[in-house]
Amino acid sequence: MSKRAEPIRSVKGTRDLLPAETGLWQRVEDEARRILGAYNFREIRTPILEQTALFARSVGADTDIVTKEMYTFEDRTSESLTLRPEATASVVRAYIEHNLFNEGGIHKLYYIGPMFRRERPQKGRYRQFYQIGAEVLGSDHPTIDAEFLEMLVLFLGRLGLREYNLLLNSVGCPKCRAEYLKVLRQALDKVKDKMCGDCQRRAATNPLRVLDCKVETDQPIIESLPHTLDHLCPECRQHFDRVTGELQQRGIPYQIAPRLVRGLDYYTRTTFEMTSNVLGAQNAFLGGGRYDGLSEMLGGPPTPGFGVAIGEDRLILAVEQTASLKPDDRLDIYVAWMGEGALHPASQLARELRRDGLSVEIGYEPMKLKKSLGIASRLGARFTVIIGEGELTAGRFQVKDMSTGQQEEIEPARVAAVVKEKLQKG
RNA sequence: GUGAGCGUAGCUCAGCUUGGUAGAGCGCCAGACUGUGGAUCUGGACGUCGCGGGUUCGAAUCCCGUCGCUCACCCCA
Repeated sequence: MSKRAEPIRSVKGTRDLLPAETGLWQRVEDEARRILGAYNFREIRTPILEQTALFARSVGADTDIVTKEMYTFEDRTSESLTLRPEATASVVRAYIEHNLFNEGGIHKLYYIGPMFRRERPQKGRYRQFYQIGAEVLGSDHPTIDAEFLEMLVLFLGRLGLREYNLLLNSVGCPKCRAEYLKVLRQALDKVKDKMCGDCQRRAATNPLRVLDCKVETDQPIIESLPHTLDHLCPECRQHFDRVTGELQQRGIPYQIAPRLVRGLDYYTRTTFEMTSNVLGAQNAFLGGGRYDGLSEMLGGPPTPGFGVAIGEDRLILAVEQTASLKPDDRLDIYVAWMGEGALHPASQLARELRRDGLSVEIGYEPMKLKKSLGIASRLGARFTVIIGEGELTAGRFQVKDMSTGQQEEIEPARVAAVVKEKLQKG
C-alpha cells in the first residue's frame, strides 16, 4: 500500500464558494445587473492582469496597497505584472486606451469580478475577493454623485438590506487639500504627543490617516482636529453643498463623516462609504468617490470620474445576517422509475421536461420507490413523477406534490404543462 | 508584518485541568414499512485525536517545535 498523498489545499485567503452559497451570489449579481442596467450602466470586462505601473500611478506609490499588498511578478520577458488590487484604474486605462472620450458624452461602466490583495485574512477580508464596481466618466456634475448614491440605496433595498449607514465627506481638490494638510500638520504638532504610537508615526508619514484612527483614547483629540470640509476651496464647497442638497431632495439619509478619508491617492471631492454593524471589524462593505484627476495621472485627457467599489463578500455577509433574500435553487421535478422497462420512458419524459425549461433530476439505476422519494425529498423537489409497471400499462404517470403529498394521474404529454401551472400558483 | 484563540467522525462539538488506549448530537446507510419521502423506533458504517519530536510503563490529555484555520491590529471592499 502506498502512503496517501498530502492533499493540496486552496491558497491562503482564497476560498471555494460551494453550491450552497453560489445561489445567493447569483441573486445578488442579478439584482446588481438589473439596477445598473436601469441606470444605463454597461458592463466592461478588463483583464485581471495589468502592468504594475498602472496601479503605482493611480492607487498611489506610497499606499499600503501598492507597497505591500499587491501580487506582483515578472513574466518571462521580465515585464512586471500585477493581479489587480482594484479595478477603477483598469477601467480608466481602458477608457483611455480605446479613446472612448472621443465619443463624447459620459460613459457609465460597471464590472463584477475578483481582486487580489495580499493581506492577512480575517472576517470579511480575503486575498481574492470580489467587487461589483461602477464608474461614471466624463462629468463632474454633483447630480451624478447624488444619483449614483440613490442607485446604491435602491440596490440595497432590493437586496432587503436596511441596516447600514451612508457616510459622506469631501476631501477637496489638490489645491484645497494642500492647504488643509498644512493646517492639519500644524494642529497635529501640538497634540500628537498625547496620541497612540501609530498616530504619531502617521502624523509624519500620512497625516490624513490619523483621522481614521480607531483607538478610543485618541477620539477626543481627533474630534478637535480641523476638518477637510472647513478648508475646501469655494468650488469644492459649492460642489459638496449641491451633492448634499440633492441627497436631501431624493430622501436619502446620510451622515457627514469628517474623518472619512479614503486610502487611495486618486480621490478628490466627494468620498463615501457604507457601513454595517454586522460585519465585524471590517465594517465598510462599499466605498468610493470622485476622482477627477485620475485620467490625467494615467496619461489620458482631463476626465472627471465618480465610482464605487462594492465588496461583494462583505455585502453577502450582511445580506445573510440581516436580509431574507433567498436564492431560488429548488428542483422542480424528480423522476422516480421502477423496473428496467421504465428507464426509457422515464428518460424520455425527463428530456422533454428539461427541454420545457424545468429543472429535473432522475435516478440512474433502479431503486425502490421509497428510496427514490427519499432522494427527491432531500433534493427539495417540488414534484415527483412516479413511473412503474402500472403507470406504463395505464399510459398515465403519477405526479406527486411533495409538499402536500397529493398525487394525480397524468398522461406523459401533459406533465410539463400541469407542473408548470401548479408552480405558477404555488 | 504583529498579537490572541482554536485544530478530536462528513458537520457542530464534549473529553484535556486531575495521563489508563475515543464519545454525543446531527447527517449518512439499512430495517421496522417487498410501489409512497419528510415523523418515530431499532441497528450499522465512519477517527493517522492537524503533523513531528520529547516526558512516561502508558499521551487526544503534559512539554517543545511545526503547519493550518479563525479573529483582531495595520489598511481596505
